[in-house]
Amino acid sequence: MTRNTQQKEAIRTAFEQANRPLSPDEVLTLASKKVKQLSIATVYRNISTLVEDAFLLTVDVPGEASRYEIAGKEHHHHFQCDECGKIFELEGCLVKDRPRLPRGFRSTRHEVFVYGHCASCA
Amino acid sequence: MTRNTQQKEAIRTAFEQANRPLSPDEVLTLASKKVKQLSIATVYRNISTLVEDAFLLTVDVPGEASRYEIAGKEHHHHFQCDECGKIFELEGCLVKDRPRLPRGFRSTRHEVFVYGHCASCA
DNA sequence: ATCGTTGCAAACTCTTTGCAGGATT
DNA sequence: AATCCTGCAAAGAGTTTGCAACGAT
Repeated sequence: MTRNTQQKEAIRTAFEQANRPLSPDEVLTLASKKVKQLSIATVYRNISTLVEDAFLLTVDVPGEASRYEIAGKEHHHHFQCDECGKIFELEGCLVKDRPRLPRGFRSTRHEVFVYGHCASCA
Repeated sequence: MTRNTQQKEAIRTAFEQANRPLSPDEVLTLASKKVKQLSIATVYRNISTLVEDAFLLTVDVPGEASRYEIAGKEHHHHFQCDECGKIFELEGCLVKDRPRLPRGFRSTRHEVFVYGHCASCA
């Protein structure tokens, strides 16, 4: 039986209000405003639970800590700001229809990361 | 003054023969065949040097250890096999001409990762 | 012989886990 | 009251660094 703790509530709210993929560290910072003694271990544990519950989805990022975003969205890709490091969701798919692969290779999915400057860091 | 040690030679050769991006761990395995007491610390140190020397380029991979590939190639993307985890280089660019970004965002570059099965694991 | 490089082990960082106390139902 | 969850601290995994010995020049 899963319980509704202040910590879990604060973590879920952080994702709903941020509207972008968050790292565990970002979650700690944001959710600590509501539950000030929140520990990083609790953040990790709750993120795992929320992924299992399919409330969150893992976003693996090149060379960085994984981010997590609210699940259920359409196929999309991500943008990382070179300045602030924040990750944002992009709408739509950026890949050409038919990726050319070496013979014998079969593709099942793809990920695209766009880098540059976000609106706040422009 | 940089010296030509057996270790560095074995590491450089590993990249030349592998013909795909390698992780430090893969480098250790491959280069150990020639210099059997090779240590992982030496692999990391030599990779850093080779990146500084612009012989290697870092390939940041989503959710995995960075790989390194021989520098100087044309713009391309990467493929990771879901079975064996190896990373391969793909030719050409897979992204549509004009990525649609939120207002105020400016993009400078992109990375694409294709996943599936390689020829050996098909 | 000099001094850059190596291997080992310790240090770090990020993430996970054990445990006893605390909070939710 | 029962037991799930939390905070703390220790344990892991991957990468980096200090240091004395080694080896390329």
